[in-house]
Amino acid sequence: MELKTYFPFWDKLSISDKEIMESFAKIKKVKKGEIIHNGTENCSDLLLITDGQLRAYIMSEEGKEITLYRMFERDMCLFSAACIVNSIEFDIIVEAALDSEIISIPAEVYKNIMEKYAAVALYTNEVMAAKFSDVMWLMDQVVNKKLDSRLAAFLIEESDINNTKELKLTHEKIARHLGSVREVITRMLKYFQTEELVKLNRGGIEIINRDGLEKIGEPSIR
Amino acid sequence: MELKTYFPFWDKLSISDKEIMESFAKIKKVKKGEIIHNGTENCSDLLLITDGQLRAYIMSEEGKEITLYRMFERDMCLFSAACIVNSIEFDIIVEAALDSEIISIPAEVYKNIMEKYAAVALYTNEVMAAKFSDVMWLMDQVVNKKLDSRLAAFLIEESDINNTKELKLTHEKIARHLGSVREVITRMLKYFQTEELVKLNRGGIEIINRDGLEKIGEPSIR
DNA sequence: CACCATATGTAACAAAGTTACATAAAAATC
DNA sequence: GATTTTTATGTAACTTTGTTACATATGGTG
Repeated sequence: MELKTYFPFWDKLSISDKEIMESFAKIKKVKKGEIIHNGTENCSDLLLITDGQLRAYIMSEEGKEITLYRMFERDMCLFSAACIVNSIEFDIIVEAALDSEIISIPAEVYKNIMEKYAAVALYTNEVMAAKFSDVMWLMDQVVNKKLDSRLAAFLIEESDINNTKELKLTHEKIARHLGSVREVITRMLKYFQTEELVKLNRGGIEIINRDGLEKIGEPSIR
Repeated sequence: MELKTYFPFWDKLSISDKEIMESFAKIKKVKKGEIIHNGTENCSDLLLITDGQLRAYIMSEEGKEITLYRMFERDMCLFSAACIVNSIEFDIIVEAALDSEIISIPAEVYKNIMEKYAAVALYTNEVMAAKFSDVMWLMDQVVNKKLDSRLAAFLIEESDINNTKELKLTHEKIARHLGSVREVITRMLKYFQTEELVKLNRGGIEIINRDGLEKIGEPSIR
């Protein structure tokens, strides 16, 4: 388990602190769909993603979701261990978007190290700021963009991530990503189909005209 | 200028670092409406609010705004000096919501200290996490709440902050806070008026039935 | 093949944003 | 003080998105 490849501050730790980190770090395998952290739980571990993909999202009282950001290989999942930083008072849910492999480190262990080394606190800072950045991007999208452009952008993103034009996604799942509802996504995808941008199948969407989607997804000023 | 009352880590700094901070810290007075930091600028100073109120918001290409959070006495404005933390790639605008007095410290000075002391990095962490928390609350509001309840909650908040039932706010300003548009706010306030929750005057809103607004603003499950 | 869970389709209506003006009150200017 | 200008508010028609309430379709399983 190569912790040093995940932690840029690794070289600054003392031998004993390295040993502590290594002794507490555990490799876990999680199945697609598994909930890794549920906001209401007090505090879980700090996670390093070695393979797969995690999705962080929030859920309303009525069960409506919106994806905040996704985490891929080499990323650090900070808010599964929100207790590392106080003054956080919101519930983020983290699930495995694919079968994934992660390294988990008890929050307390990481916290102790962080309180000892400025470099570790600074790195934690950077990770948090990056997530903040993602959420701010989302805020701009939600407040200022129309749903058709968000949907088009999402389809393209999904296509790029999985390197395929045949997306295995239900309308329901897309709605959950975008903070919308199934009926609206169905309606909009139908429209995309009449425009020959996509072809719809049960449980899947085929991108036919990527350029057309990009035009909708990245409008200069509409 | 009592920096130590603003920085919980003050006692941990060396004498010389304290002197550096104090020598670079400057008191500034800013007028209501003044833009203190515009996202596009590279990096300004770190700010401590000694009196008044600052507002952080984002603006779309078309000029539509939404307030992210507000900062009051004793608060620290981190993102006016976003360069302190790398990996931030979004533009926050900070303006004085009231005539205010602030202490400004050059970002570079603070950054140097932060890189030296874990306690300073941790505190910066806490401040950022608190802002993140605010933005996450807003995200939930924007995605999951109806505008009438957000408007009602905003009127109450505003009333509490200024300790008056006579709010000096135009429909336009309210819309900018909530990320909506003037026409919609006008429409909704008119409705509130027919329900005898508020009384509308040019440039002002008088809260008549606070309990009624609270009922709209804090619905259990709608 | 029948049954069932999941996925999709659709229509009518409600909520919020957009466009495009009209009107009204205050402030500035003459 | 009357006139012009600026700022604030009012409103209607229309679009987009969300809600409610079903209907229909598809693929897997016994």
